[in-house]
Amino acid sequence: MKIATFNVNSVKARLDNVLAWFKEAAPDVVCLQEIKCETQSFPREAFEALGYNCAIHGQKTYNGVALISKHKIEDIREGLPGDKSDEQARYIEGVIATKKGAVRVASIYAPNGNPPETEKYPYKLKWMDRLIAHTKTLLVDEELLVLGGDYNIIPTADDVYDPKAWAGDALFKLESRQKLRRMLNLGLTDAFRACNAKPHQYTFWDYQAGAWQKDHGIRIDHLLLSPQAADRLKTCVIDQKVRGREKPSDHVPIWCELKL
DNA sequence: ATGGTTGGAGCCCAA
Repeated sequence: MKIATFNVNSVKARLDNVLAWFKEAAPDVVCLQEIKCETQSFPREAFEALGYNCAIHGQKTYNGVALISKHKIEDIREGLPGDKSDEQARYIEGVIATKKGAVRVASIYAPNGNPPETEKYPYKLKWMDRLIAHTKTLLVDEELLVLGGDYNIIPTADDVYDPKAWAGDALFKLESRQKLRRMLNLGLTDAFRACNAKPHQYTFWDYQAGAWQKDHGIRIDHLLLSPQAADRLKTCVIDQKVRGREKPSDHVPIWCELKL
């Protein structure tokens, strides 16, 4: 089973680009982030025409996540538990049911947190605490679990082109990296790092200042696997070529293959 | 190089 995560930076502005990638990559399941539309205006028919089912958690203007799957999506839950006053659409999970077995998959769009001296940074850290708490409850069930998404956290200095330039950024500050380490310390596996030792492999390049051309990237899109899923992990690949196409997202897809 | 670009809204915000 091929499971991907892709921050598309507006599904409507990116539709042709995203559909072209779906056709060539033929993923079983895709976690989308930053769809930037309300649930009812998601271009569901375009994905259904390719044989996919859609579970969508959107909002006006910002954020928005979705699960797109060739297989049936069951037990869909929208929104991250732990704060009923939080109206930002950043989390959806569901169980992908197949004849060979089931996988619970979440699409995660963690807060950016910049500028760090504003209320955005504590919101990021508290949101990660809620994700950690929710992940603990999921792990109790010992399912095949894939937490895919834009975590907006650079794990280590090997995952950024210039660690010094990013030292004060919310994506690389110590407290942020500690939150991701706490996720991993629950027993999750970073699928990309489990399969690829080579440093400086990125999933995001800014639109500004020729970042793509200079390979000034960061690795912030991750597939985190429960022990049961990690035992089935065959490979994990970043589709970097997508960033060089017409009207690209500033993120590229990353996918893993699990043997079911 | 304290710059630069993109998308969605609506005469700036978030990334």
